[in-house]
Amino acid sequence: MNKNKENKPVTMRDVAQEVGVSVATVSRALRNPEVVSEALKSKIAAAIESLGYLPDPAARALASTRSDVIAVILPSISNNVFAAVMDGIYSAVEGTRYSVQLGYSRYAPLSEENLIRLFLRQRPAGMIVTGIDQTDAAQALLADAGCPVVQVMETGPAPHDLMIGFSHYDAARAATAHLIEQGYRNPGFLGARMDPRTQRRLHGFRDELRARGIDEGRRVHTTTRPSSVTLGGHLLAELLGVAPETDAIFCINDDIALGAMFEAQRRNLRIPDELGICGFNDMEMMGAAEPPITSVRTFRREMGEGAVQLILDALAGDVPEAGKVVDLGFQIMPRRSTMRGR
Amino acid sequence: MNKNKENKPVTMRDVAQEVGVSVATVSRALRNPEVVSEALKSKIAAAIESLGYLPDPAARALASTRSDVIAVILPSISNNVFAAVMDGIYSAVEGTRYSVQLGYSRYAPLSEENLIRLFLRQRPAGMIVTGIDQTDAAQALLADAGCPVVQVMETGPAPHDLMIGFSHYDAARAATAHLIEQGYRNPGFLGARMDPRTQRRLHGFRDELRARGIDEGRRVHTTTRPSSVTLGGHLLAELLGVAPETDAIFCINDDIALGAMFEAQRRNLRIPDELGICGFNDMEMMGAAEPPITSVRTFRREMGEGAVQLILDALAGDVPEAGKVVDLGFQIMPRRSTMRGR
DNA sequence: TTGACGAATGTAACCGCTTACATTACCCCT
DNA sequence: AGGGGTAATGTAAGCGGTTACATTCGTCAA
Repeated sequence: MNKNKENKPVTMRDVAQEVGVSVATVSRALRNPEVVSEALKSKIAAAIESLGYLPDPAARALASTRSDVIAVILPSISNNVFAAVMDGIYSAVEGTRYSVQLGYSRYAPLSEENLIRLFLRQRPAGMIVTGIDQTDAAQALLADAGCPVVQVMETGPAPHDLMIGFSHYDAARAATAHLIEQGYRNPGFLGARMDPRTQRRLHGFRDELRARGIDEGRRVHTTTRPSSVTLGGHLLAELLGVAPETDAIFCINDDIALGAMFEAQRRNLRIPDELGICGFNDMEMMGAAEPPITSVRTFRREMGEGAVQLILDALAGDVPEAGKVVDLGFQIMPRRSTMRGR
Repeated sequence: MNKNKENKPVTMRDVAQEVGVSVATVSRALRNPEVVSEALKSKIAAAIESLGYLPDPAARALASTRSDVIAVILPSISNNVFAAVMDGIYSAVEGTRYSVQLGYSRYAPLSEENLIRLFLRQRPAGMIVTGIDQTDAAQALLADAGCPVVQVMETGPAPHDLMIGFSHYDAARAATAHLIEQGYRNPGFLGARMDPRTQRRLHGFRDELRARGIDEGRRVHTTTRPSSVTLGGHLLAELLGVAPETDAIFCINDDIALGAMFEAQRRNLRIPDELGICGFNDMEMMGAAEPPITSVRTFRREMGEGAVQLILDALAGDVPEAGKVVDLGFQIMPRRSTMRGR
């Protein structure tokens, strides 16, 4: 029953009439309960319940020049990594009065900028953007967004406002170190998409090799094509073509790693003895594969939840904790695919 | 430059003043271009451009009692299947004046009902819901939603309004038939989650066996747990425990199939000779696996795109095509994992 | 010439809610 | 008893658009 006789939605006025008070009082009962008497509050609550009143978000946003939406901009939908972040975001928002407005930039900074501009028109309660590689114009927009802004998926020295993520560079170095410590002497790199985040991982890979005095040779193989399991197989095949000495691969993500593993099996390469494989993100399948595949665990769901929490805190917070950076870290998950022993 | 001197957003009034016309004219230039003179239209467009005006969606929604959002309710984020549908939805919406409002029901009909109620408050331009298993209350809500409603992921005899999908029952029967035609005599069924859609697939599996005079024995193994690759392995292990005669499995989705494949490899079962494996949905990895895994291809992206298109058409359409059902069908993708030959 | 008419634009009410400010009703003090 | 507070509620002005209706103006037929 959220329509009245004329089949029009129940408005706040209907509730006010039912109780015999002014709309202002009903509005206050909802937004500022502490200034309304207990007696009225319970009558109003009862009327809301019996009439099935639900506030009109547009009217609320217009009148208060502030909407209850948290705007989220991610690069991609189909990428599981972001799905997990979304999952965290949604579950953190659930039960609060906020809702999520989602936009996809398709990895295009310009389209991200437009989305930011568009979303800002809604005067969102908060904003979550991916990474730190916004255009200058986008940076400027975020700078006076008028709401808490969280950058997710990375950590860095100069957050706009809030930030939660981990260091792709450090994670890649750690993974590379793991390979080397397992005795692999000629590790290669398989990269796809190669957006700024992936670039930082490549950077970490290279620096770690350099630090250990290992020449990367021709073993860094990347493409700008979007990643897929199939692509992982192709990349490995190509890499082995130009650099047959490769004895291990650090893959930019788990799809690539899985595809590379299948390709290795097709070639009857023994994993981990002849080829070590390490993925990135540690999706659920990595531990279930045969052999189980080493990966770098990242806390994607937690990133989403944490981002929302940062916004909620900033919104509630008497002390706005601007400039806060949360480093969720990462965790190398060593599995059979790199367990060569020495 | 979408803020004026006082750092307030540029409103329609600013545009009107710039051009020297009333706000009404600006509004009409945007909503009803055909009633405004060419001269004014171009001056208004220029002013909008130079001022960087962007309409306030809340004000628009409030005044027109109609918002430009298409509300979408899906059961889950993390499930790749729905990510693909979303992908289609977003890409079809891109470039139109509509935006997407997304909600997740977590497979809970009650929470779906609440979402529908909530979203309807926004007077959406259209609504996309998953499947046909809404609660009675939800059905009632949809019945007078006041906007086009599309049910996706299924086909069925009695759509609410619009519908686009395929028959899970038919697809499962076809997959089962494929297994039998490949010479498997004791096919089993591995199911997870077991929501209504999955139930219909199980139904198809059973009916096909019955039609062929094959006893299912104890080879139907299901759980309500959410599916995962790991679970696929467990399910196969359990199934083989109670029904060692199983020579093929029809898996409720590709994750389960992949997990089962890994488990089979762990047990040194020869695929496809000793065990045939068929998945469902035909995600990208299936063709890349080693061996490649047979699956039932479904048109998920197309479902999302099609759903939006149906709404757009209904919105534009002078002739509302209510009751339209689009069957996108499915396609068996036979691969090595079931190629036993005779 | 004049009045009817249609096209183009303006006027103003309204969408449903928020909120600054005004009002009312007590309560407590002096 | 009268005055100053304070807490609770009402009044009304927006928020930024949309749209029914009014107005203006040029065109054209009688």
